[in-house]
Amino acid sequence: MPSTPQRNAGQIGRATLSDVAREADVSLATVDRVLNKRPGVHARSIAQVHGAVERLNYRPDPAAARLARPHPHRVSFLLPSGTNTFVEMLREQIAGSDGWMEDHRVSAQTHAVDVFEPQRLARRILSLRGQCDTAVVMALDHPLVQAAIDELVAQGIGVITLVSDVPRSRRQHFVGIDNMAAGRTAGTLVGRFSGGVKGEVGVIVGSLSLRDHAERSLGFSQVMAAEYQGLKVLPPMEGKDDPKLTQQLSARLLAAHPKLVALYSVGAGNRGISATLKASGRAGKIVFVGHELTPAARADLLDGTMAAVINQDAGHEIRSALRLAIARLTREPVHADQERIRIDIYLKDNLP
Amino acid sequence: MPSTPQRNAGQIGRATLSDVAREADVSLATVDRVLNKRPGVHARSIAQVHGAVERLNYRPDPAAARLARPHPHRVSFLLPSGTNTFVEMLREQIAGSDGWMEDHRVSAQTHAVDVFEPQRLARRILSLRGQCDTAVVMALDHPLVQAAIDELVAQGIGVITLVSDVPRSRRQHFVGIDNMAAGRTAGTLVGRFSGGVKGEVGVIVGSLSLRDHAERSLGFSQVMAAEYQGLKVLPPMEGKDDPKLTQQLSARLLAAHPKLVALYSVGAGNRGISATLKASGRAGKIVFVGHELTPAARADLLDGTMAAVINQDAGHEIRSALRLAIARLTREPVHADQERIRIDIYLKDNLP
DNA sequence: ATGAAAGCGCTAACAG
DNA sequence: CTGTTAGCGCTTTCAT
Repeated sequence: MPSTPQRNAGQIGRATLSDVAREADVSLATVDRVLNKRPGVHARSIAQVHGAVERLNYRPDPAAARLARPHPHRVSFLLPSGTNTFVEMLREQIAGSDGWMEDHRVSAQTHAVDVFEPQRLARRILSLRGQCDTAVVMALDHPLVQAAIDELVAQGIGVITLVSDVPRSRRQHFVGIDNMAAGRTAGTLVGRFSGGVKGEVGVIVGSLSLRDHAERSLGFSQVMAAEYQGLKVLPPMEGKDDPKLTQQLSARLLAAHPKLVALYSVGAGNRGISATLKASGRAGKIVFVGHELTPAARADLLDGTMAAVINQDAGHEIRSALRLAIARLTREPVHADQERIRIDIYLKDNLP
Repeated sequence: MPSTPQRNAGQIGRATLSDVAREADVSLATVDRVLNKRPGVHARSIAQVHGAVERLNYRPDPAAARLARPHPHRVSFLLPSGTNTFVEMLREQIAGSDGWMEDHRVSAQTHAVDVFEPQRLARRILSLRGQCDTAVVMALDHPLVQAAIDELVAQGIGVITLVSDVPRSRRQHFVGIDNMAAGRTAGTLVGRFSGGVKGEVGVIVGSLSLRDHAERSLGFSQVMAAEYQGLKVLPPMEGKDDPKLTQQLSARLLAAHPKLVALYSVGAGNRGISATLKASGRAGKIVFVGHELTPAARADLLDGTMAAVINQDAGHEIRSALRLAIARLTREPVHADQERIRIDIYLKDNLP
């Protein structure tokens, strides 16, 4: 029988680092080295520590760790440049979390990048080496980008993809929604809201080369084909997430398809579509479903121009990314349930 | 100009309690007394401390506070006894939060009460005096209950109402959804999903004397009356949240109304309705909308028996109640955005 | 390769 | 009414 632990023989309170040190018969510092995977510890000591941790059921105390750490965790956000309202909302949420971040010893920096250019994006990602402990990236899924992410991870930097995933990379986590499922949700909404009428359904994406847009569009088409045969989905048009362009495209769509029953906007630039619908006098008659609860979308929901909005909660995403970032460095367990980003459906009646 | 602060003249780092003590020219202990509103401090000192806090922009460090506190915050949950699946989910979430609670020095206890008996409930609430720092109560809105809550608050115990509010009481917070809005949401869902057909809509509540059920029912009727005149809402039937009873009621409903287009279940006991619908062969033909994403509801959504489920996230509610409970004792600011419970809409496609 | 010791910012006895 | 002091559990120099 090893040395008698003075505490926690039977879970009186919670085992502390000192308990572990005593049980493992090494010093506090050594335990710390093992737990934080720092080099220069004898294999024997490592084993002893792990044994003790196991036996005492040790769990680090995040508050104590946070208090003792002199330097903050640096997390860098890489967000698309441009005027996308949803990205703007993400920015606001980051800014709004500063109090929380201060409390948790994390400091954030936000960088804007042109996401549509893989080379530039990859270079920007690589430039984060040594600049931060965790990188949170809203990225385009491209081999160059994937390689850059993997390189960062190899350097010991945590990488979290946000909103749009790079699934084959070695990123630590993806924070965002299942876009296939989101597209299917749009499909069911459009199908049921159209009430058995026969006709055509328009789809406007930002760009089919964006993974999330392609996935949503696919999920949507699947449901429509399988469950709403009376509705014919027209080939998607690319609006580049630009209100000007989406306005033109939707105007053309309405002109060409007088029997248009519904319109699914996969990406951004919904203001353009909304304008067209209102101008044509068919707002509220055509079932218009889109993504992201921006102030404009909220207004469109309230006046009946939009039938439903599918949303991912920007605040939740930012908080989740932040929690995951520090969880890695403090080896805290993550509560998967809390980190799952929901596919929110908003009607005019359940707006937050 | 008062004594020169050695730090934080210009926000170098963050002001600490010692900074405040120095600036206010009192001791650490006095600052603590003031901030924690403990008695026995001269008015002058109080003013000095408040001034210093203001000037230095002091914010307490929750991690340090949590670390220093020897006793855990005791929070008591008062939940309805019985076999309601949603309440069961709340229980599980409480149990599942134990790690988090340990990390934050809070200990929880859960008590079961017969919520339908105001006297008993009020007595149970009062019995919490001195037993805990915060009480989280899923209560019935009744004068006796309200008085009991107010009494607890007067004793310095924080009270949080959960799921069902007691709005005229002095409770610190309500954690739950806007049930009127939830009812309206159900209305829009039923209205649009019915696709312009004319007919009758059944409503089954648990009990109209439950505030949340009454509110949902009201919101539902409002929307139906205002926006879907082709659909006639039948008078609500009381199913006591009991599957046996709801099964009987719904069977009677189907028999009496062959033209029944939709069914809105306001409370619990949806399994009974589902069984009736399946037995009658009209599952999927009648638009069935209900509340709370239980395992049974999830299955009904997937097989098409239910068209939509309106949910309040049990995990979110428990975490929120817990955060609010400790926020009061550590005077941390609450991030209203994060604590707002959403009215979730689930279709078969966006299940978590 | 390992240990001793000094805090992080706050709370709570315990003395005045 | 007010101040002094000893920790909470961990991280991190600095010695050894």
